[in-house]
Amino acid sequence: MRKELKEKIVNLVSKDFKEVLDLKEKIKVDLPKEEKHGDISTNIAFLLSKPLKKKPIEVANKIKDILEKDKDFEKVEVAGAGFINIFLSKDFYFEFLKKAVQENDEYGKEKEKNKGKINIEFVSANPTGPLHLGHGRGAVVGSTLSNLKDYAGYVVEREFYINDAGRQIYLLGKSVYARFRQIEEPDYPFPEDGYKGEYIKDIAKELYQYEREKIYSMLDEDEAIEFCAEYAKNYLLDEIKKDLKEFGVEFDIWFSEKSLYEHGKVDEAIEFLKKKGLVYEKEGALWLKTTVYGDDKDRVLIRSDGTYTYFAADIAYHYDKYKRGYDYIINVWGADHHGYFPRLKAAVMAFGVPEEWIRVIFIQMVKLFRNGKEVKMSKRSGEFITLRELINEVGKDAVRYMFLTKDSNTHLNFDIDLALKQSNENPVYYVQYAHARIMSVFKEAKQRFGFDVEEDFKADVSLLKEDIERQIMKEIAFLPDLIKETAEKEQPHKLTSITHNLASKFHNYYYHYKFLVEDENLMRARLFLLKAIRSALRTLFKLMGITPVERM
RNA sequence: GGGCCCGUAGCUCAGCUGGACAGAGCAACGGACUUCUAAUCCGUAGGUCGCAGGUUCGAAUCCUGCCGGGCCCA
Repeated sequence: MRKELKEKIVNLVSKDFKEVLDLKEKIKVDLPKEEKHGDISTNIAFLLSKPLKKKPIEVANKIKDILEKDKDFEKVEVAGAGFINIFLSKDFYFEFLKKAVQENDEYGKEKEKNKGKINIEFVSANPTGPLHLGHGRGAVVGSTLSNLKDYAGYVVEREFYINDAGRQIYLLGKSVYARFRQIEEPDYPFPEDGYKGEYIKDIAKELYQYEREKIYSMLDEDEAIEFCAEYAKNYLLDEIKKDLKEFGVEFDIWFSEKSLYEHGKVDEAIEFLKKKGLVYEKEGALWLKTTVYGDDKDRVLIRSDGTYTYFAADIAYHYDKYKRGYDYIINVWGADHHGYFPRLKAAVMAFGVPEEWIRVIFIQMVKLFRNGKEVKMSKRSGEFITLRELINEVGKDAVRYMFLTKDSNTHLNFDIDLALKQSNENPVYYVQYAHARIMSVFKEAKQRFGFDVEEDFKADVSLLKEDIERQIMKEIAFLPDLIKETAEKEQPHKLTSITHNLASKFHNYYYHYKFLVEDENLMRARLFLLKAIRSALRTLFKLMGITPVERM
């Protein structure tokens, strides 16, 4: 909507000052923080002052006269060194309230999916253990970003890449097999670099219960290990899927690394690159010329012993994505993988797509603190807090919200004591309480007056004359705009402050004014506004994957 | 040695495609429940935006250098 307002302003001003047309790119329409600075403000006078060779404030006054004639602009003021502050009319806002009430938890969502088709890959945890907090953060950021893009009009496919091939899985099998054997032979050696977590023993016990004979009858130990690996992998993948579902995270595609080998996709991708003349042999290995596309050095695809590198599989994986025809793809990765990006980007560019086709959002580390001390997490040592444990203690909503409050680019210190003990202090309750309070008012309206808010009813919004009411209307009117901006900038963490802001305005309103008043027209108007607030909150909650609770 | 990220109030962090006195939550202090839920509201206090230069009418925001913390690669 800001875009529309900017167009309007530029058009009006250009009638007298055609110079604005050259400055269009730089002109901004902002939402000022302070109420007295108007509903919207623009820097247009600062920009025009140069070509017109006049002081910003002089230009601003001329523009004020122009804009004031329009009926959508109730009042125009010049402030500071040359800011132009515009107050919008109430009718202008009313349309948005109606829309909010109608659209409920999808207020402002783009119905036409014409922004293109994109793929967002996230979590992609190795199926060698339960999800930990780092995965949780990636899951929240990835799923919320997907929701945002979907809201903004993209067709979004959410994808999980399963690393079900290679050394890690073999090690998993070896670990489980050792635990299995230890049930009868406590001295059976456990692999030095094996997975030490308790869950490995659980899996071994299950195998012992159901598959004991089968495993013992295998003559070749490697065969038994492979069997254990396959079993453990499926077991853990199921756990991961369950955890994610409980965490409000769904995927459209579960892509198996192993399937790439099984269907010859790795060779296919290498063949494709070979035809482009980007592959060569050196020292018995096969290399890809990633340096052509900005990488530090060329990378090995097939080692001299004939085995594929992980990189080769990843290229095949992205070649597959490339062929699926996305407008662009986003990978959500742990920040420790950032060194890997240049080579993958180079490989992808070798397919013939522009650099912007692949984007990566790096999630910085989650550091866990307990009793004021950092808990070092290591999957191998088995010492870590799982995502499931945290969800069980704190609740899905609180965890999602907490992970979302921080920019994924910054390190996140997670104080486990605080999260577990003082869950009441969690900011998520603040926003949920706002929703619960609205529901409570609606219930009371029905009990006291038999007034069913859920049915359509007439309301005269012009009766809403309080300052806070105006602020809320404005907030609601600009919300879809704000959400879409957040989607474009790919900064899901901003949703929490947007939500907090709206909730804060509501709580303020609630405390200072009564909704169920004697004047029925005023009551209707206020309930209508409340219904619009509820829609706005629900819309935000849905994007963040948080439950709109009815009572607290 | 090279690269990426971070350095804003006591703590955890927003703000950073330059703009109006730098914001929030928690913690601290003082007030507000006979009312639609006080998990709320109102107020007070707290900051050389790591340091130093530069660009600009204007820099927490852009550029350069340095310092400190984390991660990756060699």
